[in-house]
Amino acid sequence: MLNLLGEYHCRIDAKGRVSFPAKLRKQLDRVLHDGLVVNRDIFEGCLVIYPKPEWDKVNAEMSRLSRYDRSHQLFQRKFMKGATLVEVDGSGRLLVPAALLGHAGLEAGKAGDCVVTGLGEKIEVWSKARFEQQVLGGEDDFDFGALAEKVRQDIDPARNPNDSSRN
Amino acid sequence: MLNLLGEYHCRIDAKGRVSFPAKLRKQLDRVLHDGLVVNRDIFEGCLVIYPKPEWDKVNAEMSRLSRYDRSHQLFQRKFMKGATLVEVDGSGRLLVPAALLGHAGLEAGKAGDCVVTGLGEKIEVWSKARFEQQVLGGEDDFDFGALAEKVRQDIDPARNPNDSSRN
DNA sequence: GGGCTACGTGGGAAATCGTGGGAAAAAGCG
DNA sequence: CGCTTTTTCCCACGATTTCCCACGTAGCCC
Repeated sequence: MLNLLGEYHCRIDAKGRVSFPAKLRKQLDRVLHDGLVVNRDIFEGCLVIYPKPEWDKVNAEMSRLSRYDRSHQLFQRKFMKGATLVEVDGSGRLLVPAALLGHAGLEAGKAGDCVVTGLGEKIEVWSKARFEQQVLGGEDDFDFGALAEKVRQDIDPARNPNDSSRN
Repeated sequence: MLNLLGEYHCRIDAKGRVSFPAKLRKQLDRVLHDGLVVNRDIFEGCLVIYPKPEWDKVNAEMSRLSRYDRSHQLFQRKFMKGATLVEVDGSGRLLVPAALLGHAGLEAGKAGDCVVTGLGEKIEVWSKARFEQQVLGGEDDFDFGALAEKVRQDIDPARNPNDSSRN
C-alpha cells in the first residue's frame, strides 16, 4: 500500500509547472510512470493528486453510478469534473492545468509558492498562503479532540460493528 | 476501461463545429474511428458525447424496455430523439447538429465559448456561461456531504446484495 | 572544507494545435 | 435540366504547448 509522507515547499513557475519534490518522486517509484491524476478537492480550496492506480479505484466506483439517476450524475460531475491526467516532465515537474490552479488560489501565468504534502494514498497541493491560514493556523478555535472522537467512531469497526459509514 | 479526463475550454465556430481537444482525442485513441454519439443530457442543459462502444451499451439498455409499456416508449422516444453519430473532421472538430446545440444554450450560426469535460466513460459539453453557473458556482448552498452519503448508500454492495459489480 | 552530484529553476526552439476561410461537392428549387 | 444554396472537405496561418537544454544552488560524500 502507498504511504506517501512529507511536507514540501515548492514553487510554481509562470507556465504552471509545479516542481514535484524528488523525495515524493522516489516514494512513488513504481507507479509514477503511469501518471498522476490531479483534481480539485471537494471541500477545500486545494488540489489533490492521486497516483493513477489509486484513481482507477475511484473511476471504478464512479462507473457503478446510474445514468438515469440525477443525484448520481450530479455527484459524478461535482467530483470528477476537472480531474486531469498529468505526467512529470524531464525535470520532475507537473504541468497543472490553469483551471485547476485557480481553485487552489494560484494564479496561472504567475509564479508562486505552494506546499505539497503526502497523505498516505494521495497528495495535496496548497497555495502557501492558504496552507498557513487553514491548516497551520485556526487551530485555536478548532476542537481537534472532538473531531478525533467523531472520526474514531467511523473508522473503528470493533466499536461500531453495524456502522459501515466512512468517507 | 475508458477513463476520459480533463476540462477543456473550447470554441464553437459559426458553422457549429466544436473544436475537440487534442488531449481528449488521444485518450479516445482506439475508439475514435468508430465515431461518437452526441445526445441531449436527460437532466441538465448540456450535451453528452459517448464513444460509440459506450453508446452501444446505452442502446442495449434501451432494448430492455417494453414495447407494450407506454411510459417506456415515451422515455425511449424522449431520450433517443436527437442522438446523432458524429465524426471528427480533419482538423479535429465535431460538427454538432443545430437542434442539439440549442439544448446546450449554444446558438447555431453564432460562435461561442464552451467547456468540454471528460467524465470517465462519457464527455459533457456545456456552454461556458452555464458551466460556470451550474457546475462551478452554487457550491456554498450545496451539501456535498449529504449527496455523497445518499450515493454511497445507493452503490454500496453491502446494502445492495443483488448488485454484483465490484472492483 | 572542498569537490561532486543531483535537484530545482528558467528560458528558448520546434512541433503541435486551434481557428478561420475558401473551394469543391452535394442537395434543393424553380 | 440548370441555377442557387447548403454542406463538406481541405488548406494555411497564428497561437499555444511541449520538449529539451543549460545554469545556479544546495546537499552530500570524501
